Amino acid sequence: MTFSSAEIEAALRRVDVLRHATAAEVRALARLGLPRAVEEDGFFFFQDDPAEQVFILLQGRVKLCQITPEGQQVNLRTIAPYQVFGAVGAVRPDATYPACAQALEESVALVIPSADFQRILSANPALMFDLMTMMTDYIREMQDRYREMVTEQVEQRIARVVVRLAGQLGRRTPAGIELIFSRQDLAEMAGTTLYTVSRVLSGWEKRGLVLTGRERLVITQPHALMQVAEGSVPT
Amino acid sequence: MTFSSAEIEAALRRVDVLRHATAAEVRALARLGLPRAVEEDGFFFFQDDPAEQVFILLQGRVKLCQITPEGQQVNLRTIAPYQVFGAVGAVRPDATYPACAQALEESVALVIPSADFQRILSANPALMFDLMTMMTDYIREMQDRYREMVTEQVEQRIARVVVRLAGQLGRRTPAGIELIFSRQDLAEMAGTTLYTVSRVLSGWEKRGLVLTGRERLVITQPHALMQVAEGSVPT
DNA sequence: CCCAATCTTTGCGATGGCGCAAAGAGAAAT
DNA sequence: ATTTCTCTTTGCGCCATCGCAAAGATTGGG
Repeated sequence: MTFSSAEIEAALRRVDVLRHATAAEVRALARLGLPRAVEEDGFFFFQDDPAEQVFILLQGRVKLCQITPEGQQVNLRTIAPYQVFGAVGAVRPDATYPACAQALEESVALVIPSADFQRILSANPALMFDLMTMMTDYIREMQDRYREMVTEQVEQRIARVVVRLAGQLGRRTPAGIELIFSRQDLAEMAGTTLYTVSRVLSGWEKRGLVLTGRERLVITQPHALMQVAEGSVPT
Repeated sequence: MTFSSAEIEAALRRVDVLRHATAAEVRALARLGLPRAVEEDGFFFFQDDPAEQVFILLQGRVKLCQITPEGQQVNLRTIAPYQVFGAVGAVRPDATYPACAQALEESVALVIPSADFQRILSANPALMFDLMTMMTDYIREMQDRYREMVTEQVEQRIARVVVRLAGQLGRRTPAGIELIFSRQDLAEMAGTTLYTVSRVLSGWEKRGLVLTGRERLVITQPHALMQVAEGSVPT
């Protein structure tokens, strides 16, 4: 799939971080950016690469993850269309990416040179505040997830992951909210193993909270699942 | 202890986030800020309070922590003198603090109204970049700690906490690097229990890596401890 | 100087979650 | 339609860590 400059501009207007960007700034970004397509499991960038570009997802789903020296993978965040990622380069020219960005499905992102993005930022304080708002939101999310990891049991953590994903990426269907993720993906997000995720989902299915399938999960009782996420349901 | 305005200005010059602040800006901040002293275990602010002020620690040690509904405490970060905390208010006027700030010992912080801080920020893009740098550094640290929490065993996590603290707050003594923290404090930072911390420290003491005491830890073999933190030592 | 309060240590039993292994199920390719 | 590949399920044994309980150590106050 290719994108015309009109389509790119339209997409940029849906980006939260650019809420206060002027028409001229949006046009400039659209002109400076280059769409890049990446197939499933491909990477936009790797951890510790020099952060020379800022990315705005136009299409698809991308996960930000870290890989430990032992090869274990930890998911930090899932990016949906119209979200900015890899923005660290816009802040410090010499920075490296703290995580890698891997496509969960065929995806397209607008790639903007960090220096250009930084120049546009510098000229408009409102944009910088928007970017800082994004950062503080993310800090808050990371802190919450850290606390959850420390204090909560696996079932609750998996429930939180599922509820969070449902809000961001869920597709409404007659049967409920559908999510397309493998057990492995969910495990990496909840900080557990695919075995445990499988067991927990089986339990939920028996209790009628969800329907499961290969790389698929349909939440039929969202409210009940949220109670599990909040810990108000004895396991 | 009280602070003269000359002392406050001198302190502000040592603040990383204000590296690019002009003399006039430093003076303005010193004038707008009010030092507030808090005794041990007292709070500068609580989680979910409206973030009406930005804090700069002048003296002491402060922990940022979250408290779960069940009363369990999780430490997110320890603040050393000349560090900014509670800065979220400067970004969004309507924000609330995502954590509480509790003094680990008698501490003094300069308290600056968020709106004033924000006004000074807006006028100087270089300052905003410094603040964003602080945020991206913190995001990186949180991500690392999250990954460690997910993938590493307790002993390794405790070692990381101790090594990190040694760098930030350690005092050099003839015997080694001294840290003043209770087992409970360390447990909250490593995401474990005081019992486990106690057992691990005893083990290290037997191996000659550290000396322990009541609310005290002296690292006699920093290099060996760093190896434990890196996982290169079989437990 | 002693007592009370606080912090630390350690034995012991309990258990939540891990991870192998092998079988089952679904999707895609030939 | 059959094969092949990938993803999922589940039984089973294991063990790292938890958390109580009780004793020991250290500090500060009166």
